[in-house]
Amino acid sequence: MNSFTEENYLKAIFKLSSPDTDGVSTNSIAEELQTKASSVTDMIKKLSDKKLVKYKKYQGVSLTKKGKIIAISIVRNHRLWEVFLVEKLNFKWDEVHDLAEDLEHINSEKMTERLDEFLEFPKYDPHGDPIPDKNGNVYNHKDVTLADLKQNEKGIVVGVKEHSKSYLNYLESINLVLGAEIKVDDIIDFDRSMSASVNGKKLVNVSHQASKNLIIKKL
Amino acid sequence: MNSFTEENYLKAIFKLSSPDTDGVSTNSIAEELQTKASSVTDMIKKLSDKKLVKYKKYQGVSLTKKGKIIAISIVRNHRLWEVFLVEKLNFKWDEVHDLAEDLEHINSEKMTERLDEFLEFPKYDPHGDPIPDKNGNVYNHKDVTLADLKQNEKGIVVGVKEHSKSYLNYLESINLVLGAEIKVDDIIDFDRSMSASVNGKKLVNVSHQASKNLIIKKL
DNA sequence: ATTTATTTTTAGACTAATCTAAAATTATTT
DNA sequence: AAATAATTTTAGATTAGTCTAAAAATAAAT
Ligand SMILES: [Mn+2]
Ligand SMILES: [Mn+2]
Ligand SMILES: [Mn+2]
Ligand SMILES: [Mn+2]
Repeated sequence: MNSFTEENYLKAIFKLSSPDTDGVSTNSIAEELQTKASSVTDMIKKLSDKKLVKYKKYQGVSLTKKGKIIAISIVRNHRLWEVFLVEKLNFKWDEVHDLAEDLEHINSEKMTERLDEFLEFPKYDPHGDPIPDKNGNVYNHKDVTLADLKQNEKGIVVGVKEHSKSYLNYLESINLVLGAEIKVDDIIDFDRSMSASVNGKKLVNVSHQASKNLIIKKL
Repeated sequence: MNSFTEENYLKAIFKLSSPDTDGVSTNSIAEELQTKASSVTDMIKKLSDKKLVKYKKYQGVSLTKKGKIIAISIVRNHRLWEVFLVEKLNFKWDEVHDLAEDLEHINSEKMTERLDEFLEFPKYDPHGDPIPDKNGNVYNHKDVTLADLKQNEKGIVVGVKEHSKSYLNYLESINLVLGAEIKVDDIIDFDRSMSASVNGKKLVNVSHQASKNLIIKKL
């Protein structure tokens, strides 16, 4: 079928695609996959031959229907495995991404559906990312971050936009985990940092860098 | 670390090694891995450079301590994942091998140990093969097969030597699954086929081809 | 509208793993 | 012990994926 490498390219293109812009740039894919633009061009040609992407020289790429289906099924796999690792094997949310990067490429529709069932059809992964259903429908969060809240506004933490271990560890240390209620007490004009209270109780200080990566559902 | 391919070679050499004979032949590895002898020679050299096998030209190979540890950990992984697929995801014993071939290469000691714990430290996989413990100790079954039983002797099915879907399916259809009690009623001299009863009840006919691949604990 | 900068593609080389065909070695027969 | 057969290794090619450096195309600045 498709190699791990091809699958990673499809996933990257999917991640970088957005409804408004039409083509994903070679450089952005190279950046995402930590590789060189020339390598990306080569692979794009290959995926284009396989009808998994639409490609016109110098004009960027986009996924075909076929390519998108594959990309989404990989994302589905990735997120289901992350749930498994956290819920069943007691991993922490900052430990599961790399393992899921490998597990996601084991392609078995049967295994995926059984896993989904075993996990009782979770809607979100440990980072709050939505798990595509078996028909490939994904329902993304509205993109409101803590940084968008104004003074005295409240919200619930529903996800993160940044998945690094250091960020996730930090969030956990100040109890800003999924489901936490946060209220903005004050915003410092100078650096846009916030002082906020979590679950009504404590007072924490959060940099703009941190607040803009925390996805919030407004209350 | 080591590539999937290297790991598969180590596993093959481990499987083909036996306490009595000292070197595994190039051809037998090629046969096991469905590849050509020349490819095997190339890979052996590479593994030798990495000190994972001992190799002298034309004299066959054997695993070093380092190589053996890796091979056993892959086998451990393989068999634990097979248990997971059968016990937790309700796969049948004939459906899990190929998936485990992929899952076994995801190397995370932490995941393996957590999985082992989650599965409540199983001793055997769905085919009766022993699961190496975390220190690499493997306790193999004594190699008695149904074909070794004489008339009127009884035994318990504890494993299979052949893992093909067709064989496993066939065994299941005549209730010769792990734990079944079998009694040899009659042996036909001509083709060494047997008529036998399973769990005291039924009467089945088993070819020599089938009986010699069924591992038995004598009663 | 040119010039300059940035992005993207091509050309050519490299590594891992594989193969076929030929050569070298070891094993088996006569 | 020589001849033949079987096994194993080498030589040389191939494919996937990657890289650097140079060329081509597009975008931005003057
Ligand atoms: Mn992830
Ligand atoms: Mn995630
Ligand atoms: Mn197996
Ligand atoms: Mn097994």
